[in-house]
Parts: sequence; structure tokens; C-alpha cells
Amino acid sequence: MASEKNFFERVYEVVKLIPYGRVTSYGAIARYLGAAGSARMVGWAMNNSHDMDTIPAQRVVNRIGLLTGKHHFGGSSAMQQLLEAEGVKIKDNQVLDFKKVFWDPNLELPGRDS
DNA sequence: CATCTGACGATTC
DNA sequence: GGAATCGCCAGAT
Repeated sequence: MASEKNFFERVYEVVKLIPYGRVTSYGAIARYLGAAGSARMVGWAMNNSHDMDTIPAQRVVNRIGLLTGKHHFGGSSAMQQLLEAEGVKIKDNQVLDFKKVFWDPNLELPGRDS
């Protein structure tokens, strides 16, 4: 059920499922959706996301925890401040303890069957 | 219709 | 070990 959605919508749902104080990477989401290798599409979906206001896109960073998408938050450090407000420390546009706050949907969302 | 770009990632040099 | 390059796929011009 709810499995025949567009690739983009699936990205939005996964991003919305990211718990508080956690972050994930585009590749992790892409892989979870079965689009491993198409990490660009995940970030691209965000840019085209109409639900961007309801999607905690600030919790989505690249594989090294670098806030590559901060430029899309108005060009300010809004993205960084949003993460820091959740307890995620940012330094030079990079997430500190990224390994600790990293949330992998492939691991945290097991099975999701009935 | 052809070409480029783009919030990435992994590999090669 | 940092830099450069290819691969992904879809949208925009």
C-alpha cells in the first residue's frame, strides 16, 4: 500500500520520518527507495518539493554531513541554525558527530511490512 | 530534438 | 590524501 507513489513523494515521506535531532544523507534515502546511485534525484526532489515547508530538509545533508543545501534555505545559515536548535552541532557547514546523529532509513526503518 | 545543469556518490589519479 | 572525473536520472532551456 502506498507503494506506488512518485519517487519524489517517497523522498518527502522518508524525510518527514527523520526523528528529531537526527540527519540523513541523500544517498541513504535514495538507496532506501531503491534508487541507489541517483542521490541527486533526492536533493532534486527537495528543490522541486512543494511540501518543502513541511519537510525538514535541513535534516538532509550529503554523505559527509555537509550542509550542501543551505543555499536553498535563503542563502543564510538558517539551515545550520535549524539543526543546532535540534541539538545538532554544525561547524563550517558541516555536521559535528555526524556519525552519531546520522539516521539511516535502511537501518531505522526495517521491514515496514504489515 | 540536443545539451546542460543539478541540495550526490563513488572511484580513480 | 586531496583533486578530478564519470555515472545517475530527470527537468529546464
